[in-house]
Amino acid sequence: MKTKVIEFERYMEEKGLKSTTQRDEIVNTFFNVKGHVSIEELHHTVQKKNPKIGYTTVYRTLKLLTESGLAHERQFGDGQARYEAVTTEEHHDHLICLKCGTITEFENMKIERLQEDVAKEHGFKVKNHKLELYGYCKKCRNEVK
Amino acid sequence: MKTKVIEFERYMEEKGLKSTTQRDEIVNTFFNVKGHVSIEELHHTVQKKNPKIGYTTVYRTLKLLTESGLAHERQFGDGQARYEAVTTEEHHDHLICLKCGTITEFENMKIERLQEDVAKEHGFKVKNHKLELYGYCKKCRNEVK
DNA sequence: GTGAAATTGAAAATTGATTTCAATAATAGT
DNA sequence: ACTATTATTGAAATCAATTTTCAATTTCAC
Ligand SMILES: [Mn+2]
Ligand SMILES: [Mn+2]
Ligand SMILES: [Zn+2]
Ligand SMILES: [Zn+2]
Repeated sequence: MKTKVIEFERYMEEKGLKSTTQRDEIVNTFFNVKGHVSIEELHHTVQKKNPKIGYTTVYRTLKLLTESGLAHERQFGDGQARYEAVTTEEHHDHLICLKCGTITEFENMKIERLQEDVAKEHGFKVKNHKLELYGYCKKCRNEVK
Repeated sequence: MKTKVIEFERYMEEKGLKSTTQRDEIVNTFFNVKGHVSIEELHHTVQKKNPKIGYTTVYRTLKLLTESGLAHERQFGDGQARYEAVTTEEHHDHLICLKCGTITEFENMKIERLQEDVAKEHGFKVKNHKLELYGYCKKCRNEVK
């Protein structure tokens, strides 16, 4: 997405950071890849375009994207961080298929409201939350016991 | 809890595993410690009773407890696994304080039901889920901006 | 008691994340 | 354009948590 790339350039500018071929290629690739991508996966994809780009630079660029608010880092149960482009301001939660790994997004305002109620009951101030449903997607549910 | 220890012994028996002093001490300590404990914390506690017990054995025993369904492994954002005794069959979710680390438990049937609704809408079969609210507890919320 | 089989724990290996550092590249000022 | 300053790169090193290895020890069925 072009506007996202421009927002990233603005963030770099404002932080006094330099523009480089590597960053451009990584950021462009990131915004053109759908879904929830690991560092390794993105590195692999980026290398098809430019085999000289190192893992570390992908790691650092994803960190910048996260700091700038243009990406979210997610931890689903598989041990490695995954990143997704922040498209709208809308929060969403996830359904994760234990068989094929497909990640589906959803929003449910009723749940969000009830979470706030729960927090209030405990005098707790919510900063962020994580709601993940693990199980089997439409495709896989028939193939598994 | 004595009944839990007996359930563990039954599981060991049924798996053809042997009973050892180390396992007994680790399991006993685990069921007498409240809350959500890391391997390192449990190891430290166990060592007060018996300094010869190694980290690895605590690790392996917690794994057995998890396999047997008597403990749950949890991942809150701090990078290390935490374990809690499964006391009732009741599921619960967590409030995690970002300042003092306190973990509070809650149950909310309305949320659970809505989760099922969401899953159904997507043809998804939920196996388990994770709902974590991160923020500041009653004690800490005033000390943080 | 004896012996096969399991357990222990220190050390080594693994994994994903993060840092280091010398070489390279970007850019502001001339 | 040239140069000096400063940031960036990426391979390798480090880190922290977890997991495996393996030789010595312990358990328990017979
Ligand atoms: Mn998402
Ligand atoms: Mn709990
Ligand atoms: Zn699936
Ligand atoms: Zn607190």
